[in-house]
Amino acid sequence: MQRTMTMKDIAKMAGVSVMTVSRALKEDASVSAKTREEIVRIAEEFGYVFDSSASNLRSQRSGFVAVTIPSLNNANFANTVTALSEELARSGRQVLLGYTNYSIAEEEARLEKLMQRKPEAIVVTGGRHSDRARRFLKNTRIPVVETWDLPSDPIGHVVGFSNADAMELLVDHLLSTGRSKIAFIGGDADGDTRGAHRRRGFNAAMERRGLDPTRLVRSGKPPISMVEGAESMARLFADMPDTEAVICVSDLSAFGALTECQRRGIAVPDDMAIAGFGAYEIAGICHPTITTIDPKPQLIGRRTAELLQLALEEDPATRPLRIEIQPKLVLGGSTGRT
Amino acid sequence: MQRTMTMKDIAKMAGVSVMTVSRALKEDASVSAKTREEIVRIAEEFGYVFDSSASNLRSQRSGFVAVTIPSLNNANFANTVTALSEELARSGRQVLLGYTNYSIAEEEARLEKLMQRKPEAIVVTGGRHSDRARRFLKNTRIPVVETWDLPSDPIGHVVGFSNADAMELLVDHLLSTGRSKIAFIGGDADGDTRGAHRRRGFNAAMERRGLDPTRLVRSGKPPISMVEGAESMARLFADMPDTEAVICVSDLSAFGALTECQRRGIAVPDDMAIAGFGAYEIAGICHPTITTIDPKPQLIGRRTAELLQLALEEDPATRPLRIEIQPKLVLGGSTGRT
DNA sequence: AAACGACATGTTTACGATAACAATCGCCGA
DNA sequence: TCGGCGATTGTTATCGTAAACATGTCGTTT
Repeated sequence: MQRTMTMKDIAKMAGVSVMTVSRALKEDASVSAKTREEIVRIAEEFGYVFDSSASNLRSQRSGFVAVTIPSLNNANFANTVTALSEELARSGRQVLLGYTNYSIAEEEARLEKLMQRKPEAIVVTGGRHSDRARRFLKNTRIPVVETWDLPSDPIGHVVGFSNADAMELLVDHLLSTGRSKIAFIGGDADGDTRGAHRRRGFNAAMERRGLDPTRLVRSGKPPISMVEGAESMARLFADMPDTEAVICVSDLSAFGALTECQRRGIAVPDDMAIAGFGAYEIAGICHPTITTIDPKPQLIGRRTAELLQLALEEDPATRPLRIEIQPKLVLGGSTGRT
Repeated sequence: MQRTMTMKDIAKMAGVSVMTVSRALKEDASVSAKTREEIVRIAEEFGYVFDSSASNLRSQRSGFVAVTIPSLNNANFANTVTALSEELARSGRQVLLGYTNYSIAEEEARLEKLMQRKPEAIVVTGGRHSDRARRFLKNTRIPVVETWDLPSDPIGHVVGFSNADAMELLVDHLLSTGRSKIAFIGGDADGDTRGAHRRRGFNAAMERRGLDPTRLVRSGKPPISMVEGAESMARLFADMPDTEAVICVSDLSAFGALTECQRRGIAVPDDMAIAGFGAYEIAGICHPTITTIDPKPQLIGRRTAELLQLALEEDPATRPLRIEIQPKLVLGGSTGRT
């Protein structure tokens, strides 16, 4: 089989120069309708495939936006990426996705690989990075966006929310339903920085109200799973049986906790109130539904895309922006008033 | 600010030729330890970033494997991609991911974009494609793998399983528990080709046993959601109240159906048995657990990676392979014997 | 001591597209 | 009639790296 076809081959067949082919296929330059038609016809007939490496090299624009998320297997991050992709596609840009397994060391490795593809912007999840990763994110000339968090010392742009503050909403809500012996499950694990923020936020919120913030159940390594939620709930029953309510670091562990209650015949919300985080689909459909916080993942993706649109096209000199998303309390049956 | 640094700049600083820099950074060629050390030091100090576009163009190898999945927001596809990525990373290859929103038109558009990046192989989900997509998948010289299905007229390699056959396992299991009035929820929607295969498989399995295969509940557009499962279950109660068991096109709709039963006070499995598909985490944790089929998504990813390893490195002339995965019945409480 | 080969490095060219500039043609208004 | 302008097409140089081939410098072998 022969080598793959290039613009040169098309040019020869159409009896024009390579440049004319380039212009015709890009359909923005001035090429006569007849010439273009013929070129497009030949390209389609012979199955010509445009080569972006060459284009990227010459034009110094890759069309990529590099994105890292902790895990592919998480509906919320997936929603952020989906919304971001959709918006970026309008300007012909493509998301180049990498996942980090909740590890800043892996994040560093992914970022290094991604940056070699010369993306036009970089979007990372969270505000905690390895020193080396921070260094090359700082040094790069392209826009950097940290999402899903509000770092105190941001690298560039930020589109996120305060994981800690969101806990206030839940603590207040539980107090308003007359519960004060509140426990927290998860968020201590290495790598789950957003979970850790939530745990710290829980702590702070409890202390501020003069309540005991020490009802904490450790959990394993992220990703946070339903099974772990169930196990943590079991430990909670064993260690602190007088607990009235529990806040879980994620809806997934909250659901696990809920099922553990069901297995033990503990009534939710009457004997135990449960709250989660993330507004995953399951929180709204399980029985009872789970009170949770909606961090608006799609909105994060959309705002990030808007920010990039601004930084990449309209005003390249934009100074770092900080866009704060307001998470929303979503009431469910799992914390109903007793 | 100056333009970004290239190997040329490093070469000048180190007092060597560009080629030596190229070799040193690739750490496989013959470069003296001292020279390499110096080059690496300079590169690190000045924040040099390797440019893959240039490398790709010259070497005609992009290091990309293009992958399309119907949706990012699906744990099973995510697991396949994760396993695939992990394995491919060993040989320095990177997954370039696109999602199709369960639409073959969008698949065609994604594939066209992806192919412009000159991937070394293409992995698609499913065996149904637009005519044009089929054409350029056929014409390309790189390996093509169709996954998650067993197409009757494959384009190239196949790593999948029979969605239809998997239904036999469920129907047989339900019959063995003494239920014969079995309904099917979902799988008729446009775009959900795997779901459609399951529905057809259900039909065939029922007919083969002389049972009524017409207890079918339609569902909406994919992605299949929990909410739809609940709605479908409600319709089933309204239209065919004597149904004894229901097979859902996915665990997510099965769980939705389960919650609907719980809301109505219908006992599962005593008054209604429920089975799903996919072996999602929720099937194993909810109460009762849901009987399901495990299609082994990670295994699909791993086998695909192995196949590509073979086709890309060991034996480029491999003829099309067909690797069939055996899905496994996973018993749960939701179909317990009454 | 001549010949050889392994190792380290350099030179030249090519990858396939596009930016920048140049050229040609026809038509219009002064 | 002539200058000029817009529309269309062509020419040349270049993006940053790596393949292919060339060169030089040793130590070793016979």
